[in-house]
Amino acid sequence: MAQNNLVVKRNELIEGNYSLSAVAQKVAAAVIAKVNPEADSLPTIKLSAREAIELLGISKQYFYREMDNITDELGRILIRHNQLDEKKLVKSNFFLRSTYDETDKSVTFEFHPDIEPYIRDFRRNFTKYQIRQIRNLNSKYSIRVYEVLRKYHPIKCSRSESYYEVGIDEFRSMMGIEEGKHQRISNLREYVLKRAEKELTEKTDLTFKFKMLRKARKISSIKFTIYHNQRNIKQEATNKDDPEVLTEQEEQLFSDLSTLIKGIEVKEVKAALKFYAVEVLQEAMFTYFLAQTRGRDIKNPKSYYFGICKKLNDHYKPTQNNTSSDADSRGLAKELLDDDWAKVMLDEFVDGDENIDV
DNA sequence: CATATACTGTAGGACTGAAC
DNA sequence: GTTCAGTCCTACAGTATATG
Repeated sequence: MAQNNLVVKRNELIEGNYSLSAVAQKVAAAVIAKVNPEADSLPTIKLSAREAIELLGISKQYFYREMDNITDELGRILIRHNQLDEKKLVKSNFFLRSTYDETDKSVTFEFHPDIEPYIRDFRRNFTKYQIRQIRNLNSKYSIRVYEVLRKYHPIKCSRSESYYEVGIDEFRSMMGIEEGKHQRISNLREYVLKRAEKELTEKTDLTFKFKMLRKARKISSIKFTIYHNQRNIKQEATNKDDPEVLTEQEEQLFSDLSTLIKGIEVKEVKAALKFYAVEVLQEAMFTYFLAQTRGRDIKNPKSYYFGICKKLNDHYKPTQNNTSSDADSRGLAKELLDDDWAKVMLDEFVDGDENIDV
């Protein structure tokens, strides 16, 4: 069995006989990125079709057709870990169960209880930032290369370049290259390394050069020189208005909103941010959540949510114009969290004020 | 002389848009 | 939401030639 590192984190994650396709890797990254590291219990992660399509950059048809295969693939991811006495090596499935819901076209993933101790580490490895970076990579090897090199040249690294040397066999294993594939160095170079070099340079915030080193005649290792890809980092800064490109804050907001409100779109979040402060959108989520937990039947989630935003916004304007902003904002927060106040807000909506446009 | 490199061909898989 | 037809891509392998 090939033991292939998916994340370069203490060899904890391995795969079964199969290496993951590019799309399956993106789905795994998206699912793990949605895990809240602060949560007490193991989360169940729901990925809607719309969300998957936007996050992963695939077509609707492809999602519907391939979701079955993708969940199969993800079901084969194994995690290798030591149990209590450190003497037993245990292999557990990463995902306990994945469910495709026909009615709302979403896939729900449940993690295996064994992996609970690692979930925060995974969350750190599969940041949302990475998802944006790997979204447009077509080759599964490019995604792996990005993950590996990112480890040796972190996003916030102040060095302009980093070095990483790896043995050929270890590299094959890290890439999830199965026995017998890409046996020729020429093929490995062309279809794994050069393709990754080209794709990362064109599409991500990381770029690299590589050199193959020999022992006698035989190529024994690869030396990478890794750089920040200034070209794409600069581009990102100027892409604020591009509906496809999100800042970290927008992405967080979108991610939180999608778990709460079915079918919310990136462009809607972008538009809302032009009208309302982030705090208003966040507090509206809280109010929405309260309403939901109290069993309110929300017929049109989006309108209801944006309705709350509008109300909140109007409610706050007078206080915002006051002088001491720090004390005010604390007051606002307290007021927002105050149960009685929320009740008032909710009562206002009970009579069906749901058709407010943004 | 073992192995790498360069170039070329190809089967079948991955993926898409358009039409149902 | 599915099917279909078509394109593009991946993962090789054959051959010739270069090189340590």
